[in-house]
Amino acid sequence: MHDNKIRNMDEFAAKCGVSRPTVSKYFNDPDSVRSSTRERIEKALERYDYQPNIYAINQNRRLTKTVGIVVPYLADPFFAEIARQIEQRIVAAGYRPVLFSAYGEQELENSILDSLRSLKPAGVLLAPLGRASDRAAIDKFCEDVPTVLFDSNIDGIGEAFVGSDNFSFVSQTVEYLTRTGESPCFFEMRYPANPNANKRRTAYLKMMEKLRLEPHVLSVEGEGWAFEEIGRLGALKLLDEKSLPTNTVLCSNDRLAIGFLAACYERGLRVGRGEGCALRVASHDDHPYSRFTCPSLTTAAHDYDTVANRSVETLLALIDSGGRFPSRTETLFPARLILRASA
Amino acid sequence: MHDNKIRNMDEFAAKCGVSRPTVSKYFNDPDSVRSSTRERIEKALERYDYQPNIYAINQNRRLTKTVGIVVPYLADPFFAEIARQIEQRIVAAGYRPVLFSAYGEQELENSILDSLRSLKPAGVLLAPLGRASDRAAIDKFCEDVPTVLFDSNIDGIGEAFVGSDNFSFVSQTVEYLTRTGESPCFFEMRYPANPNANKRRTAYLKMMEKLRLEPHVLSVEGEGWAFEEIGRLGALKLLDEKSLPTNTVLCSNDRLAIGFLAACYERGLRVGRGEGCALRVASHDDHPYSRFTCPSLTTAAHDYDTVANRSVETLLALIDSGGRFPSRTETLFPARLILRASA
DNA sequence: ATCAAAAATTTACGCGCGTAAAGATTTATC
DNA sequence: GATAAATCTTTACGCGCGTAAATTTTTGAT
Repeated sequence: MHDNKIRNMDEFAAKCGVSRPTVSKYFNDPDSVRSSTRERIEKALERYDYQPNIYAINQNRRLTKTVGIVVPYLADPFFAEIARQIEQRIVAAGYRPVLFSAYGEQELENSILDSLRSLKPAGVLLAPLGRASDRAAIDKFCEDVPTVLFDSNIDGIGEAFVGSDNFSFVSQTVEYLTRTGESPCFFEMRYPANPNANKRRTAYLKMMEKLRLEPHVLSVEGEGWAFEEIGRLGALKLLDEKSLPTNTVLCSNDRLAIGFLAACYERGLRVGRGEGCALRVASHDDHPYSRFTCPSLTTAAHDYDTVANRSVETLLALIDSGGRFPSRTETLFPARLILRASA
Repeated sequence: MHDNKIRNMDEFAAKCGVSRPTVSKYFNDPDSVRSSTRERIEKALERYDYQPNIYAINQNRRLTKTVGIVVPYLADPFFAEIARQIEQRIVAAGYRPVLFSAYGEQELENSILDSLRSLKPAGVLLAPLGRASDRAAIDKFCEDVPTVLFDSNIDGIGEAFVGSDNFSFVSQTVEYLTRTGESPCFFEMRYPANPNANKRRTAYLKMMEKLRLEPHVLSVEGEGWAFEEIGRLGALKLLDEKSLPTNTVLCSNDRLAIGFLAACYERGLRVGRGEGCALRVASHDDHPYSRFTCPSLTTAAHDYDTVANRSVETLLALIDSGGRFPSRTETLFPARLILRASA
């Protein structure tokens, strides 16, 4: 190993015995140079650990090889998991992922978009905060940077949207619960941060109407992203007031359900579908922890793989077509019902 | 709002009626220019939304304003939470955080360090994978980039380490469990990824020796970062074989405990310290979900705030002193015992 | 008003690489 | 072996900004 430090591409090109523009061409696309040349460069790469200065590269390219990923709350394992899948695929496609989390705050989301703009990414995968988002700011951002929205839709914004078919989620859980016993009431936050929550409520109402059953929506108070605690406190209140209209509860999402189950446990209520169970509880998302709740949670699962895959594919297609699609597409994936012990 | 697009600092300086080097100076430190000049620049900033090209800036500065944060597994809410806290403080200090997760893989950790090197960060906060880390690669990285290790120590590597005093964690839980009933056995993974796990086992053995009690270490099989499932399967096996030496179980960390509790629930065993409880279970970390387990988990809590604070402070001090400390320091924070329902 | 210190300006160069154009060389095809 | 096509080399310029040095202007105190 020659420990001669290579300072720049000129020096490295000299070591290769190749001109600098050829080396530059190699780094942009190794297959764009003759194979004999490629070998010479790659042999030199083994001897000297040179890598081009990323800032100098990006200064001179209008299209960076960076892809931004923005999620609303990274401490939520659901988003952490989907971010992980997306990152992997971005890397596999030869891009450099940069991950951001807005941590529930509009101000932070906006400042992320700002710094993302200055990073001149090839494209951005954005899961917006939802209700807390600054719609105008996101709209403006999407005009400047090729952006695909995922998870949480904002009508008309971004070149495409990839997410979940909330009706598929709710229809399956409602149908299952109704078929196997009492039909469910719907447990949610009153002012949900995420638009999916509203679509799920609507889907619940529609399903109940279709089944000619009386709907019961229980909207509990609470702001922010501490869904488990909100679910727990809301459930405790309902349980203590004995105001639960049915003994089958469908939670809007798994994190609320985790809190609901904690409340049931605290009050000594057994949850499940067997004998001696006071309640059935089901939910949506297939949160990474939903198989470890007590009891394990019956839920409608996202297909993480497919959503991540399609999001990345869509963004790559967008980048290939120069940052614009002829028309905005919305791709929604159905849920898969996961039967566990809670319902 | 003049919608004249500003292309570069020259144009912007012209709009300000100030020279370009002065504008450059302003962006590096607004207080380094006369207040009348600052006002002129800031008024122009309001009219024209110019921001300097980040790549051109970083190309010419040896000290970037970027700070890298590397965690071993971001889908673990523990790391997500600590990353969140660290990011906030980095921003507050005027730096730009860039977050990476190795997702448990050595290869990925190494490639993160590689790309981090090319980002020329002012400093890096690194929580290494632990056993899976490529020690030599990390050592080499730390020689090139000012790095503070946190959470997971590697002897002699990095300019400083900020983490938890594992003995404080284990001594408090062992002491509490012993004082209030039967003394605990210790439940862990056989080949833990994280060095803290080894220190906790050692601390357990030392505590039991000090109390003149017979230690029982239960090491369950399992690789990777799916701790909950490993804990659950290990617990199921122990429960079904009835080979649990005591009815008080101290888990090495909360994620294992979450799995342990799930197993207990599956087998119909009530956990807690009241009448009719078959087992007591306690653990370490105060994982964000530990208050929502069934029953809620008695645990020894990290002081997330303090650890994040000190990590960032240490790194900023390191940056200020030019990237080197006279000697390597290790700062360990004690735990705070959190009594909940499980023990 | 005077003068030294502080701050701003002008001028100039460099960072490391992208990229275009023109000419030289290699490769593929028959 | 001749020819066209593909690839490489040389040369040259530009990107947007940091930064140093020398000069000029402003500031603040006497």
